[in-house]
Amino acid sequence: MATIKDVAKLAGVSISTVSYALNNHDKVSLSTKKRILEAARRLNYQKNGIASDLKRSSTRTIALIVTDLAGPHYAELVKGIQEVALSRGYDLLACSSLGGEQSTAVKFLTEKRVDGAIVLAYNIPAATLRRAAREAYPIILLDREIESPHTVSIEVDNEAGCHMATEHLIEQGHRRLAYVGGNPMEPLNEQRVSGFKRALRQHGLEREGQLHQFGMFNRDNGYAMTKMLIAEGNLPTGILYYNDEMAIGGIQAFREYGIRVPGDVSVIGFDDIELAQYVRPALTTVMQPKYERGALAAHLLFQALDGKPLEPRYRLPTRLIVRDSVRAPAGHEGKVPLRSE
Amino acid sequence: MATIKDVAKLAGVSISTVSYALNNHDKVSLSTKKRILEAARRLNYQKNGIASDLKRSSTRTIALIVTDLAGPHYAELVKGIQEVALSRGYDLLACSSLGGEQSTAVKFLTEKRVDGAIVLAYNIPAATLRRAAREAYPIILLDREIESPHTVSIEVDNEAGCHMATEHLIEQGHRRLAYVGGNPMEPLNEQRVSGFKRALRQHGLEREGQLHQFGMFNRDNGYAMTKMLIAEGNLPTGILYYNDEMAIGGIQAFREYGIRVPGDVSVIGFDDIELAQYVRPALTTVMQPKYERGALAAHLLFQALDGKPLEPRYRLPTRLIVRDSVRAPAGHEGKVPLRSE
DNA sequence: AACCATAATCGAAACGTTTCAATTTTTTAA
DNA sequence: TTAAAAAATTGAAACGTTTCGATTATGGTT
Repeated sequence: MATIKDVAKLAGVSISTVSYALNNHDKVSLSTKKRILEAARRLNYQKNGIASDLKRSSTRTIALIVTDLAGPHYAELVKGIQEVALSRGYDLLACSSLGGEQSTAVKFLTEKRVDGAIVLAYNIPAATLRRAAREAYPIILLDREIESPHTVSIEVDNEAGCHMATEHLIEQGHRRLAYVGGNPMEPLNEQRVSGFKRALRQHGLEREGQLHQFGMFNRDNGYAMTKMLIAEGNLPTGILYYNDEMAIGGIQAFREYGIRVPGDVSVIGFDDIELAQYVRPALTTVMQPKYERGALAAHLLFQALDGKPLEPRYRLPTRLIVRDSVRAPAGHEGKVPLRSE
Repeated sequence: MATIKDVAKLAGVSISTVSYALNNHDKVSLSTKKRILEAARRLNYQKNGIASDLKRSSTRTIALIVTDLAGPHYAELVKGIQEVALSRGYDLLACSSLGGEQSTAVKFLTEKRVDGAIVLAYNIPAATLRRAAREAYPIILLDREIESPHTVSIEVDNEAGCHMATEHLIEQGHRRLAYVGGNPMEPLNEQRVSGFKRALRQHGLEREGQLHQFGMFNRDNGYAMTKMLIAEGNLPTGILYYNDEMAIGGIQAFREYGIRVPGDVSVIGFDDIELAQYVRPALTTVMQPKYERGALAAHLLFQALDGKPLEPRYRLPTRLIVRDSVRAPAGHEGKVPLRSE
């Protein structure tokens, strides 16, 4: 591969002049610039970006780190990040943390291959993130919080979202409620449970609420846990799932048992993924502001890169999206007035 | 940030020894290695990956280039690529060609920031790809073909897929058929049309086939074009759409006009995206082997990197997935024997 | 004690750029 | 003409690694 040296030789000029010419510094005369460009073209010269980055000690690139590139990655979120990055003239790379400490993500986090990162992955240890985050290397964390001066967290108001969803069920007349989630140690899960519980408490329904927390947060586990719920008998009339994926898995399980949603049991999800509106019945769910989340993340990253001081924590509101998976339980037609205690 | 130099100084040892120690060459004695590791830990040393890549002149990284990171990104395809890359100890990066010649994608393609690339993007000019592809920098193209010695194309058998889909409609008794696609100049579109036309020809139905090709290949345009089709009157009974997205847009349009699918008109898509099975009616479609495509792409990329000679072109088979969006037209109940001419 | 083989360490060049400061060339002004 | 100013060009250092070949230290054999 031709290097800048070869171009210099062919154009009969020094290396530095070639560099200036290629980078459009106006120091170099028009005639030599033309000569250099022609030489570069003839040699099919392409600059080595790595060498360039090394010298400049900046990559003008940020990374979006996700657990799995093949996973669901909220198109709207990416769009928000993408647009902000583009407008700042930065490049955006996506990579995954699959593989743990050997993963591409960790490599990029620690080896200064990018100028900053937005992280949406739970499987990267806090210690790794703390070690990677530096003054000149800010990290924006989505749905996650760690103790570190160079890190900013953006969270959605999970507690309030689940509280709102639960109240919606109660308002429709549901009294026997359940929350179905995954591993109870996950902070996100905890927050969601807590919103659920607070609503129950406020309406004097603690004793009627069931909590089912176990395993992963995906469709398969939603399906499996719902089957267990059915097998146990004593089915609640309203269920709040940790997220849409689990809810969709749950609906599938109900269908297989001939239990009608929302006729026999009402279901609410969380996230408002694209599928939620296509699934039958269309899923009532708690919406996260996806685009805004991405845009905010990217915006904050650049603020940090500019050396501006930031809050350590931002919280975004949620909204209830009412579709067709919730209905008043049998014998409870019509809205029931809320009664706080 | 601490560099290898600082570590060397603290450990009281030369730079080269530090490098050897950190890279686990067995040249260095256990005691000094321990001393060096301890010094590195104390300084919170992290190697500069860019400098390392520059010296090694290899990145052990490949890129997946897509038109839009926020676009639909066939999870299964990515999974195939990811698994093969991981098994070879390579890193995988995803970036987009949004922004044309200034895009991250083009930068990565031309500036040797990765060792090779898999490209699933139509908006990168063939000239750019040809210029970027070199002996030591292979490029695998998905759904696209260009004339170049260092480039390999993987295509799905679009022609056969559409032929099969069209025959399925004919077999069910449909006689008045239409193809709805986008910009007729796109090679993919051409291939699909051609399969459609061949089936019509074989069954003596050329004259009953309509072709509607215009605009983009997304849901919105599927919706818009279907509305035009309806407005024109003379509705066909069976429609083959360029892809699932357009078909889903089309079904939406039919619904708004009270035209039943598949009662009044049958619809087939192409791709078998995840949504296809969730949409109502569930979409009959032509499936592409997604995971296999990704795995093959990555596999071929590594073959090329190993210097093995490759076919310039691979073609993958498709399969018809029968769901609920096709039914025999009114007055044509029961299967109609195919009759070739 | 002298020698040799092996192990451990080191110095320096290289990777391909960018950019500062110095030098050379050209232009302008007197 | 010549001096000064401006414009164009250049050499060299630097970015932070890796790695070759050379050097020094360590043991093992006679």
